[in-house]
Amino acid sequence: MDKNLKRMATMQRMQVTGLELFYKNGYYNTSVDDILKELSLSKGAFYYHFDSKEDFFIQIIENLLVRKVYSMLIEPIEGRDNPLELITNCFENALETAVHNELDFGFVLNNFITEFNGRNERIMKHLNDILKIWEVNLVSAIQKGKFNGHIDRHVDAEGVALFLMSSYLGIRTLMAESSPSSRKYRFMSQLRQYFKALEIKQSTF
Amino acid sequence: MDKNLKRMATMQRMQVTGLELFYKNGYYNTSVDDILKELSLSKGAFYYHFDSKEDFFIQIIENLLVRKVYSMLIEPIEGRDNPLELITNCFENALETAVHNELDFGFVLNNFITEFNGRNERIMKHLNDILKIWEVNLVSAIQKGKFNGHIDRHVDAEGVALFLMSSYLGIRTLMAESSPSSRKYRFMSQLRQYFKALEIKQSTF
DNA sequence: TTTGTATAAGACCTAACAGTCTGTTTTAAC
DNA sequence: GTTAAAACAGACTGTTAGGTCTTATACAAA
Repeated sequence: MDKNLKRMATMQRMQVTGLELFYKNGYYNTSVDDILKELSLSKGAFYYHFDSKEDFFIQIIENLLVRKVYSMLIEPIEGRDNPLELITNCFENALETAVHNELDFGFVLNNFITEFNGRNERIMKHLNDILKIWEVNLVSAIQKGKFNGHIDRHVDAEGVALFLMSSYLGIRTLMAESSPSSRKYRFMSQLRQYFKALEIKQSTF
Repeated sequence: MDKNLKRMATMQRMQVTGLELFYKNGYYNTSVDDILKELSLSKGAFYYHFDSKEDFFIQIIENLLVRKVYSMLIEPIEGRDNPLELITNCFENALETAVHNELDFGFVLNNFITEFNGRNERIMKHLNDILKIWEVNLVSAIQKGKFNGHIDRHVDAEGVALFLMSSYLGIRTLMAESSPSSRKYRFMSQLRQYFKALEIKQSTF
């Protein structure tokens, strides 16, 4: 068991810095040696623990990405309160970490999806699973809001979820490009505008 | 002059298939040889016309990308009509070409920005220029709409432009991933919802 | 202390890629 | 038809990358 612990620890170390570098330079633009150099480890160590670079990456998705997306983008919107408020706060927080150049896993997702789309089906399958989970949870949050009287009942929950995911992925691309802080602010204002159109009123369809 | 024409023609051929492959497989994942093989041309031909792969790519941006973005995303929103309608139609058309798997240059932009962000400043500069042009034109269209009474005067034009760009880049990522047609439909519905919140009324702020 | 296994080191292999260089063909001018 | 420059062919180089293989060390059990 002690052995197993040590094994897990080094694998974890590799995965964490692996994700960092993959995020910073892209998957195809990051070599296994780059990661090993960062950790002062050797090829032998790497291929002792992992079958291939691709396998390594998939384990990163399963062990790090999935959980982080859960804690940053899914758990915060679970609850009985007004989902529009929950989502607003959730995005606010996620984008705030993004402003400070920390790993924001919504963006990591966007990066990787763009990189692997149409190029690596196996990896895309795993990334799509994460997106799907996010989507499902957004939809159910919105439906809950319709049921609880926070959201107009004519609203298309799937549509709203899609729109939210779209705008989030997009703003992260644009925030990475320049003036993240002011863009975050502007984005959040517009998100609130959009949410107004979803609140209960007669004219909404 | 005749010579110059032939020169331009082969350069054009190279650029067109270059863009296609760069779009499909990514820049770093497409070799110069891949492009040449597609055209049955040789290294000699390539490096006779271009200084380097990077140079080649920048010429593609300037000659193909910029113009296409103009014709697809900018010119359609120039005019005296209601900008919200113009933008709706513009997005509708752009996303429709996207559904049919043609090159949609808004998405190309998103792909490349993601690929080069923080990795190649020189190329990013050129891509950012295109984004900036798009943004500026969106902003001025919206301001025109405020002036002409189509849009509430309290609306933040820069914010709306940013939100539109975000959502567009994002939906293109998601459309590339799966069920583009239905996603396009859902997205456009929500866009119209959002636009409702921007139309003239007292409660809007 | 010995022994066996888990963990790691690093030399090595092969493929791919950006870019160079020398030589050949095509083309236009005279 | 000769000539010179433009346009292209393709072998070659230096480097980098993913992955393999043999060997060395750490460490627990006996």
